[in-house]
Amino acid sequence: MASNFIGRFLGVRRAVTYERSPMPNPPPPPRRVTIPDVARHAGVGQATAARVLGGYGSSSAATRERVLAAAAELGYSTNAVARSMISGRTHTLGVVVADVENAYFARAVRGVTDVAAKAGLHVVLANSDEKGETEKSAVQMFIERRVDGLVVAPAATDHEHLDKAVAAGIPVVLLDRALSGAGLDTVVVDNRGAAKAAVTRFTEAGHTRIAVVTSASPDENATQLAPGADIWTTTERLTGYRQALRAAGIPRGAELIRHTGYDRTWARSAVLELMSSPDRPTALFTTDNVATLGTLDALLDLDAHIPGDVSVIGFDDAEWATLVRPRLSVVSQPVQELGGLAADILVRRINGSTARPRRHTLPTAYVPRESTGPAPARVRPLRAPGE
Amino acid sequence: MASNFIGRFLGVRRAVTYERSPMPNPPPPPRRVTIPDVARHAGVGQATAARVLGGYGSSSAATRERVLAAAAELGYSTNAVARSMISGRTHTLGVVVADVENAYFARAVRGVTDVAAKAGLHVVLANSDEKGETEKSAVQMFIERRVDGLVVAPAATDHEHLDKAVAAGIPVVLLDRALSGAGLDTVVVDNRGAAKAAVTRFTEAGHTRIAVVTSASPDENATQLAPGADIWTTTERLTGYRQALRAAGIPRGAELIRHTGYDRTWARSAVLELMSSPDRPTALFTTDNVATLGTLDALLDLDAHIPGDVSVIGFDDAEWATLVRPRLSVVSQPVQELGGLAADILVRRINGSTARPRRHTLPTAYVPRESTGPAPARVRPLRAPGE
DNA sequence: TGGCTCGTTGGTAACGTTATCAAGATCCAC
DNA sequence: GTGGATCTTGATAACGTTACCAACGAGCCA
Repeated sequence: MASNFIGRFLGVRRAVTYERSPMPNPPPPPRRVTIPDVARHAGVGQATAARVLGGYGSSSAATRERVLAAAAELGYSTNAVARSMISGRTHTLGVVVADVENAYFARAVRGVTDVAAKAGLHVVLANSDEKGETEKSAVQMFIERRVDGLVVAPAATDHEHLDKAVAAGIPVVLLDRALSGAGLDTVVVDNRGAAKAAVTRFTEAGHTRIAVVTSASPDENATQLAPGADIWTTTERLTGYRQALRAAGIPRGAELIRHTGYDRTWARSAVLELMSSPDRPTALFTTDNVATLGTLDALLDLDAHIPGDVSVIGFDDAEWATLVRPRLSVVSQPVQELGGLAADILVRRINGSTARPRRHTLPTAYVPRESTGPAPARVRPLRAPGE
Repeated sequence: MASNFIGRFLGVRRAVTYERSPMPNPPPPPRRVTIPDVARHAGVGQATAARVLGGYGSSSAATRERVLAAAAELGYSTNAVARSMISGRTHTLGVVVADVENAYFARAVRGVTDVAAKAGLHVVLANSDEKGETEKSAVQMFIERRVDGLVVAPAATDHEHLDKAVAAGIPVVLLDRALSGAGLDTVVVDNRGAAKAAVTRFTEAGHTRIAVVTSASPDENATQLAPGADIWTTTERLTGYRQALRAAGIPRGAELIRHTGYDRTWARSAVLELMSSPDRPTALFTTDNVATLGTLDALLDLDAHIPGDVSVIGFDDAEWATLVRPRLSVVSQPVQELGGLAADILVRRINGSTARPRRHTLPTAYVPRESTGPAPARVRPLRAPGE
């Protein structure tokens, strides 16, 4: 029991699992050229060759040339693993996002890699699929691999695993989502303010039935609607939504919130259900990519007229937002910059910065396009989809 | 001169560059718990502790428990770098794509990571931005880091750098694009056949002015139109296009091909120019994501009626293809499977497979939607965009 | 010319694992 | 009760770098 727990804690069981390959015949690893080989071939001492090849210490021009020639002749290539072992630096950043396939995270990852590459760092990618357990095991792996820094868009609601990383001397930056009490550098946008501003456009246009469609952490047992989202970003955006309603004097009972799973079709179902009500909403605010996609699926299925029947504002500007008709009004956020800043903070910490961890909030912008309009005088019932 | 060249060849100059950090004060690396520490604390020999922690060899239950308890107490965590050094395996795959931000590559990367994760492999990501030089330096880095395998969507037209990887014992799989004479495993779709099939829809519908919009390798000097694309995929799709034209008896002189750069706005300009001609095309085939986006931008700007004025077929099904009106007809390809298969092949090779490298061709499917129709009887001139 | 500094050089000890091997303990069948 | 096989155990040698240090020669100033 105890040993089982401990074993898992240490990652030992997993190590066993993947350390032993299932196939019987590991191919003979080709003997690689090492520094001693080069040194011998160049007729110099090992340490001298190492200095030339490693680009440190001093060496005469003549020696340098001899060593480099020998290296080229033998086809020498640095072994970064050995170098990492002694230097303690792997020149690697670990990145954990929910899903690279999601355009939001793809852009963020791009931002991270760009800045990282400039600093000579590589990026290892892990997808958590919004599952806390997956994230934790990924972080544990990254610790074992001694990455120099970690960018995490947390799906887990606690931060024990991240604390472990910090304790191991690995700086951690939270991306897109904050984690209360974690004391970590965090790069986010003002989700609450942005959501409030967006929803306020609705209230100002006379809308009173305003719904929010949001993706949440998937729950294993959930079939259609996942339970309350603990993801900070979602919570913040919902808070902004509530603030906007309150400011407009819309009663608390009129809140219309749909938590859907991390799947476009779930959001579609939720909106279909939402719009079938006699006093259906006349305005829809979607808090993420996936929710926006599913929402538009549903509205198109319903032949809803936008913004005649419903106004729509999406969070995050997508590449297709100007391709749909009407063009989608959105809250745009500097996603790539978010990732870039995260990487930048890491680089600074790796280089020794001990500045107090803080939250960096990047600005968002409401981009009005054509999917928003005044509340309709009369709410037209929408026909159920053919299916 | 010579030493300069050699130095770069060996990656030594770069190593120097990023090995020395620009900041003055590297923070004191926290002393980490190692196997000898655990062994001492548990009162067993070092080798014994190593066996328990590493999950190999044999050990009694009592010993195991003692060691694991000591490890947990001390907060021991495996050093994967040291393990890699002696085992020669890093349990890492290197992936080079043009740009993760591109939905196509994002999906492919997802496919790779999923399969890799299942095999206990991590994925290091590099973007080439379609630049051969960037790709080469990334590959060189991956060799130095001793990745266990390499997935490359080649932008470079030669394969010297990839040969070097293979010579170093690193299996390489080409993704999305083939490279003639490289003798490498390759995972692609039947680009030629798919393009031919798509364009044939046009010819069968009576179209004779059929244009192709394609993204190409960016050229440093190019401002608007980049020169001939050497990317295999593009070439193949163009060949398919030509075959379809020939089969329909459309004269060779009627070919309408626009190579645009790797940027949505370039494709837009190209299409704007294309459509301003008096005998403008009545059908447009776009060979990739970016080209499709820019093409639709242009057509929307022109207020072109699809498919009344122009029919459109795009290569690769995008998440928004059913959101635009009319819904976009596309050639869909199993992108994630492409990546997954690439990773799968690597896993097999890492486990010792010495099967002859071959090309794996995955099927595509033409998905008819609403953006295609019969050739218009009369070609209506399109109004120039307001701007 | 003596003494001193500085650039260059090479031997050797890390780094933290896994691999090898010999020795002792245990167990079983005969 | 004994021979042989099997299980445990720990000392020690890898792996391929970089770090450290002592030794050597050249150059310079007094």
